Amino acid sequence: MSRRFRGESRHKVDAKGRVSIPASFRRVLEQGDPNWQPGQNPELVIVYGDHRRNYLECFTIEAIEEVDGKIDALPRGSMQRKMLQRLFHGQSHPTNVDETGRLVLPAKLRAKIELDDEAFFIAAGDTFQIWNPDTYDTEELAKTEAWLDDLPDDFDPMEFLDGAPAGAGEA
Amino acid sequence: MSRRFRGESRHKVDAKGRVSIPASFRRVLEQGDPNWQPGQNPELVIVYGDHRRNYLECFTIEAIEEVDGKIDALPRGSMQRKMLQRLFHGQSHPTNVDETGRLVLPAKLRAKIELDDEAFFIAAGDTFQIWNPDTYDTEELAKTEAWLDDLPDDFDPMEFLDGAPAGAGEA
DNA sequence: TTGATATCCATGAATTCCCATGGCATCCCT
DNA sequence: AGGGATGCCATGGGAATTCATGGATATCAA
Repeated sequence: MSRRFRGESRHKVDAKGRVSIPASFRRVLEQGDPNWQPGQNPELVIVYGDHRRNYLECFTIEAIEEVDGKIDALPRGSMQRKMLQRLFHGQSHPTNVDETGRLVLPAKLRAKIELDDEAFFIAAGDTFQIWNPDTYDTEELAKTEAWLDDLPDDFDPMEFLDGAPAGAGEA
Repeated sequence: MSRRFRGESRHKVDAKGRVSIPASFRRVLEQGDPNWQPGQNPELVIVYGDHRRNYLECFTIEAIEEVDGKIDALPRGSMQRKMLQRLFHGQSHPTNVDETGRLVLPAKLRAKIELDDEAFFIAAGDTFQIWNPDTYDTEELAKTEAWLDDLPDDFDPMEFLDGAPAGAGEA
């Protein structure tokens, strides 16, 4: 089936840090957990990163294993490997979906991305992200709006698919 | 057979957001779903985009996979990739045709394009679009009519087929 | 023992499933 | 050519299930 997350939505975060995962995301987590079986709850890994990152990124087991594989391929002792290990092994939190389809975000993680009573979920390829809705709007959206302002009025992002030049604002 | 959508038509939207898909479009969706088999219901992805977009764009599985492939090819972290992911992974809704050949549009999507009791379907190459009939008439038709007005009276769009320059009205 | 993390049960709303009908074409038999 | 019979198409309604969410109680580690 679908090995890819799609969609976005907002969900309540209760006092204990519980949030419903969008139902369609659950299906993908199940598919992406090699040990999952009907009736069980899939596992996943939440990568929260360092202080610069203000959202949580959630990986299926398969996706994180792919990442691990790439890390293993890097030379031991290299800085790249060290950094990736810190991010994906250190600054991450393995967990699982609960009976009612919720994720429990420990206080530490909630504090990190300043999550209060609502969480914004958005798919991003083979992972999905969890944001504080306000942060997402002001930082992420605003940032790309500004970027888009440099492009022609009638520009359609779709054009990037065919390798349209980035115009301005490119790194 | 036909891998391309053709035609346009209007259909009722019921209280639950159900709309019949033009029968000919169903055939294309079936052909475009690698997992489809006779007697089953094809899957598809509805891309709704941000506030600027006032119609829904429906992709066959094949078409969306082609898009995904192009996104994967873009450098991680690039703005282009981020924008396309937001659009195609975030602002989209995976679903399938139901037993009776209908699509179920969640309230959220209906609200977004202000769909009430009727939907306008129009083919667009390897995707098709769903509009509020009024929006289509006033915004889309009017827009292209205006554009055509800038061209010589006797201009025949057919000329574009052979790469004719766009003449006036072009960005 | 207390703050935090797991279990278990509960409920309204949204969504899916299942069944039903009338309208049109088409096909076929006589 | 008449007249079903057949089958797909568009549409509707209600029941059954899933979702998102809340609360109460148990468990555990420090």
